[in-house]
Formats: sequence, C-alpha cells, structure tokens
Amino acid sequence: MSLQEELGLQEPFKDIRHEAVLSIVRTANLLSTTATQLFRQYDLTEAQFNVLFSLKFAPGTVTQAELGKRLVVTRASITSVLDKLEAKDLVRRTDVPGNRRIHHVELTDAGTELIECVEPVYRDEVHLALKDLSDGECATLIDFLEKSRERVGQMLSPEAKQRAI
Amino acid sequence: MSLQEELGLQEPFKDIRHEAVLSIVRTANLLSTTATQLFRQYDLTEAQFNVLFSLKFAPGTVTQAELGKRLVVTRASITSVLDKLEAKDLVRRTDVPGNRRIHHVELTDAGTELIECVEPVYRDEVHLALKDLSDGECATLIDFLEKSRERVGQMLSPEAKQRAI
DNA sequence: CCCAATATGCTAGACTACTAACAATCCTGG
DNA sequence: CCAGGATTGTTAGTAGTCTAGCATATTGGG
Repeated sequence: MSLQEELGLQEPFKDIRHEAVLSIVRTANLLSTTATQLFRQYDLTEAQFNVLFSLKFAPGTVTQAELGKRLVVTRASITSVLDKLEAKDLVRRTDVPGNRRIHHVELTDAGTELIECVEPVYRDEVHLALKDLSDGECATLIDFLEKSRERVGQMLSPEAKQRAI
Repeated sequence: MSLQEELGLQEPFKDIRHEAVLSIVRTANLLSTTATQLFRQYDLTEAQFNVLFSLKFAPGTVTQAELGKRLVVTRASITSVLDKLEAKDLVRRTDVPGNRRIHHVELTDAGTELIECVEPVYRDEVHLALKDLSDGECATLIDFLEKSRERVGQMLSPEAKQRAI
C-alpha cells in the first residue's frame, strides 16, 4: 500500500523528498511496533532488548556512558532502563576498582539466558521483514540511507551532534 | 560514516538485512532529532507540528479519531497533544451539531499563522536532508521501503494492525 | 601540586506513546 | 423501537526520551 493511502491523504505527494522522509519514518515506526510486539512475549520493551543485545556483544566491561553512545541515547535514559533491568535481575552494575565514578554493566545469568533465547527469534523477524529485497537491494537501501544521514548529520548543531552520533 | 562506525561496533555486520533494519531506524531517529531541533525554535514539539501540519491540509472538519488515523497514533495520544495545543491557543475543538460524541478540530488564526511560518522552513530542511539523492533514487528508496512495510504489515497481529495502519 | 575543565551517573520535570478501562453517544438488526 | 454492539473522547498508569542541573570524580595545564 502506498504511503498516500496509508496515511489517508487525498492527493498524491507532490514532493518526492517529503514522501521519502515520511516513508523512512513510517517504516521505522512500523518495524518498531512489530519488534515491541515480539519483545512483549518475553516481558521486555524495545529499549530493554537493545541494552541486553548490546551487552551480549560488549567486551565485558562497558560503562553506562559507553552504552549510551552505542545505543545513541542519553546517559539519563540509560540510567532509567538499567534500573528496570536490574529490578528484573537481568543486568548488574558493578563497581570498578580504581575509578569510583563509573560502573560496569554486565548481563546476569538470567539476562544471558533471556537474550540467547530472544535473539534468534528477533533475527528471524528481521529477515522476514526484508524478505522481498535482494541482497543487492538491501545494499542500495543502506547506501541511500547512509547518504542522507551524512547530510542530516551536517545540519545538526554541534551540541545535538554530540549525542546524536 | 558507516552505521558500523556510527554505533561503535567492533566488527562489520555479517547480516545485511539486520544492518538495513538498523539503518532505517537510525536514519528515522536522526531525522527526528533534526526536526525536533528545528521545531523547538518555534516552541513546538514534533507531535505538535504534525498535528498543525495535518490540520492545514484537512478539509476543515476533522475529528480527533481521524487525526489519529492520519498521524498513525492512538486517540489517547491525540487527546494529550491537543490539550497542549489548545492551551497555546493554536487549535480549537468545536462541538458538532447533530453528533454530541465527536469534536471537530481546527486551526485558530494563531495556529494558521504559525504553521504557515514553519512549513517552508521544514520543507527546506527535508530537501536538504535528501540533497544527495536524485529523484530516481528517492523513488527507488520509497519503493524498497514500501515493500518492507508490506511484509511487516502482514507480520503484525490483527489488533496491532488496527492501529498501525 | 593544585585548580579548572571534563566526565559520569543520578534526579526532576516535560512530552509523547501505549494499553486498559470508562462513560457517553451513535447505530443497527431484529 | 430498542437492546446490544460500535465508536469517540477522556483518564490513569507505565515506559521511554529528552533537557537541565547537581554532586562526585578524574584529568590536565599552568
């Protein structure tokens, strides 16, 4: 279904770049909705999954600030999500000898077990979502999006950039 | 900059579809951040802008539920955003003769003035964001995203679909 | 060595989004 | 006609995101 129909617009887009931007945002939202639905079966939110997933591939000693950079989210957001995950005993904050300012974040056994269980289902979902695109088309898509991120990055104020990349 | 670098990943993606999905989500976030920054100059949030923008092209008599469908957002969210906009006197809820259940939503003069002012700046921003893609490339991008939305739509549960499309 | 700049994590306040539930109001099929 | 089923808008509660500001720690330049 075209975006025009999806959004219930009367007339077709006159501006193809506007359509493309809305298309990107709409697709991301839809992907996000689907993921949320999947994660809910495991009593996880998308943000919580993202943290677990990131920790799985972390070298073992990640600080909260680093986690924020990987997930492109502020330190304040990380604090809040980690509180939830810690309450569920999926994650642990540990003190770091020699630096009393930072914490390392690690998966607990329960956290490891859960992410091992969810990840394959998540990956299947991702593949299903892009089933109708060939490898080459995926590469093209990635390239186009990268180009636009490049541009948009230049438009951002330095402060916003600080966090956004 | 590649997504791999952006996210500070150690190794390149092995899974091009996963990369594509993250790429879509990341690009949408970045666009959203940029838009938020723009709208803040006018003391608007993205959601508030979206409502004003949608009203501008509405046939004059939109209900809150219709607005929700256009913006792909629940009625509850619409209620909350309209409360904010009404408090700023940018928007008005009016009773509808013959149907005491619904309201029509319209721009006030101040609301009209504001959206007329912001829209061109917004459009410039959109064009700048996709400056490096040709019209043909934009069309291709839209086509790829539409294909994946089609797939993802099929994956959604009927209830979620209800709202998500 | 010490003070200023930086970095880190947390809290508080504002928004948006969602779900679930509710009352009020249509609407429709028998 | 009218009773049961939709629809509409609101509220309450949960979650996530952000900004701003704060205290504590670390680091670096003079």
